[in-house]
Order: sequence, then structure tokens, then C-alpha cells
Amino acid sequence: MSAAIDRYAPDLLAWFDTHGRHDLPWQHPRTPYRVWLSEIMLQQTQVATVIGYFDRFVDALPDLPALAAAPQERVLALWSGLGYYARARNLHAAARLCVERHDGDLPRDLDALVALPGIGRSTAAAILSQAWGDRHAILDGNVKRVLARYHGIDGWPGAPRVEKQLWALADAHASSPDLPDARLPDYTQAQMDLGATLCTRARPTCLLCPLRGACVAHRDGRTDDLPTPRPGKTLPQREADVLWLEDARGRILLQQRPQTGIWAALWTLPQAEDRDAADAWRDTHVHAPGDGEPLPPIAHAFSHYRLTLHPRRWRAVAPRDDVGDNDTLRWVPSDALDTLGIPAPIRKLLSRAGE
DNA sequence: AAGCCGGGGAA
DNA sequence: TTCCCAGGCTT
Repeated sequence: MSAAIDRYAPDLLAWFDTHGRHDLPWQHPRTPYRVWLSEIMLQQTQVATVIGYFDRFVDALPDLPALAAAPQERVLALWSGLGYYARARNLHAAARLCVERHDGDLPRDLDALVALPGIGRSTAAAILSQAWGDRHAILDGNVKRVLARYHGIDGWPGAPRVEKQLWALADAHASSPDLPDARLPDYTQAQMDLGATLCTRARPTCLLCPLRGACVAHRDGRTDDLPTPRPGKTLPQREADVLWLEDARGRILLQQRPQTGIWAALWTLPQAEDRDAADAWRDTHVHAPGDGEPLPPIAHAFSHYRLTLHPRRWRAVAPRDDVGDNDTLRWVPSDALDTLGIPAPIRKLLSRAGE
């Protein structure tokens, strides 16, 4: 075990210098704010997806005070399509807390970072090690996969017992005297690069791996079995009816979702559990002739259930006299949709506006 | 300990 | 189709 611990960081760093990723947007410049933003965006989201969102976000809100001063609606609009919108709300709230508590800067302290919304142990460690070079171990999906294989750890890494074991190994590696102080940012990045490019979930490229000499899974031919996959479960199926209501000027009636629950605080088409409820909502808000134009169902999968949306479209509807714009209801021109936070499947549906 | 919370890439 | 990804928060 000790030899396996000792070789880990040096072998990894030697590989990183020639084969790691050195040109990611948040590495130039590698400021605490940019590292923080990237870490939040990268939670459960792949690098290729994040890059475009990251560039747009820092272009619009280049530093922490700018983020703290922005209205929530602007932050959600910049996040629109990226998913897990609690990340955006927590990011925004954390920025404002940093202005209150830390003079507008991120704190250089693990516990102070974890005390901010949206930052857990691994994200705090990633920020400290990459932005300041402080010695902290991370344990994200990449590191879990690398360590499970390298040490031959059985069991689903999401299980608390297994996760505790992996944290202990991650800490042991980060504490190695063979990991120089000056190399903590590269060490953290190197682990994520290895997991993302070589030690992938399917078909890892062990032939090119700098750690294969001491890797238990490679030695035992178990790379396809480790890490142990999550126990399976069948997801419940739900249905909903969706109303696409356009007035004579082509504006679309949008409704803001509640502050909690799925798609919290985002703007969507009015939605009901079934057709009768949808028709009832329609008749209390607008005069809409006929049954509407049925559009193809939209299938959308969440991590914990599947949702099938049944949209219908009406054109040239008239609002009832007592129904106008208010806090949670707006008539939105089709060219103004980009300014609002809208769930990806609804935005895709609405991209057909004007037809 | 388990559920909640998006969207997309990969096989 | 199925899995799961640079997770964290709530119950």
C-alpha cells in the first residue's frame, strides 16, 4: 500500500506535464472567482458542455462583485439550459454572502467555503488547491473512479461506507511527501484529466496510463467491473399537458414556476396534470377558440422520474379582461425568450415560434 | 440513508 | 434505450 501511495502523485504529475489539459478557459487567468464558477458549473456536467456557458457567464459577470450585484433573473438567464438551477441560485446567494462576510472575496479557508451555499467538501478543496495551491484532497466522480480502480475498492462509490474509504485514500495521496507544495494546482487538475481522458467509465486506455504499474484493477483484469455500478431502479412515469398560447401579435404566455421544486423560478408554458385541468386553466385566463393544434409529445428524463409533455398550440388568443402581466405571468415576444430562464425542452419547443 | 434536482454525451 | 457525469442540499 505504501509504495502504491508514494508513486501516485509523481507518476500522475509526470503524465500531466505532457498530456494534461492546460488550456481550459478557467485556467487563464486562474482566479478564485473563475475557479469557483467553473467548479459549480462542472458539478454533474461535462467539460464540453460547460465551456460555452462559462465564457458567456464571465463575459457578462466578470468578477464576484458583479455577480453579487446582478438580479437573480439575469443569473438564471445565463444558466438557462445548463440544468440543476439550484446551483445558480446558490452561486448568487454565496456571492452576496462573500460581500457581507469576506470583503467581496472568496474566503481562503475550507470551513468558510463549505459554509457557503453550493460548496461542499470536494468543491471547496478544488477551489483552494487550484486557486491558491493549498494542500487539500478532492473526491469527485473522476477521482472516485481512478481510486476505486487503482486500489481495487469494491462497492458503489455513492454508498457512504465506500465513499469514506475513498476519502481516506484521497487524503493519503494528497499528504504524500512526494507531492511538492508548488504542484497542488496541477495535481488536482491531473486527477480530473486522467479520469476524463484515460481512466474513463467505459473502455479505459490503460495502455497509456501512468498509474497502470500499481493499478489493482489493471493487474486483476477488473477495469470493466470497477467502480461498482449504482444499484438499478426503474423510474416512475408522469404525464402533463402544456398550453402554448399566442396572442394576435405573436406573443407567448409564459408562467414562472414556484421558487421550489422542479425547474424552480424558471419560466415555462402553463402546465397542468391532465387535459381537463389544462383546459380549465386556459378558459379562466384567455379566450381560445377550438381544441388547439396538437404538437408531438416531448419526452424528458430526470434523475428520479420520466416526464412526457403533451403540448397544444393556439394562435391569436385574447386575454380575459382581468388577466394581464403580473409577477408570475407574462406575454413574451418570441425574440425576448433569450432573456429568461427557460427549461431546455420548453426552449426547444418554442424555437418553432414564428412558424 | 435516501430522495431531490437537468441536461447531455457515450455506448 | 441505459448509465452517469468536476455534487450538494433536504428530509
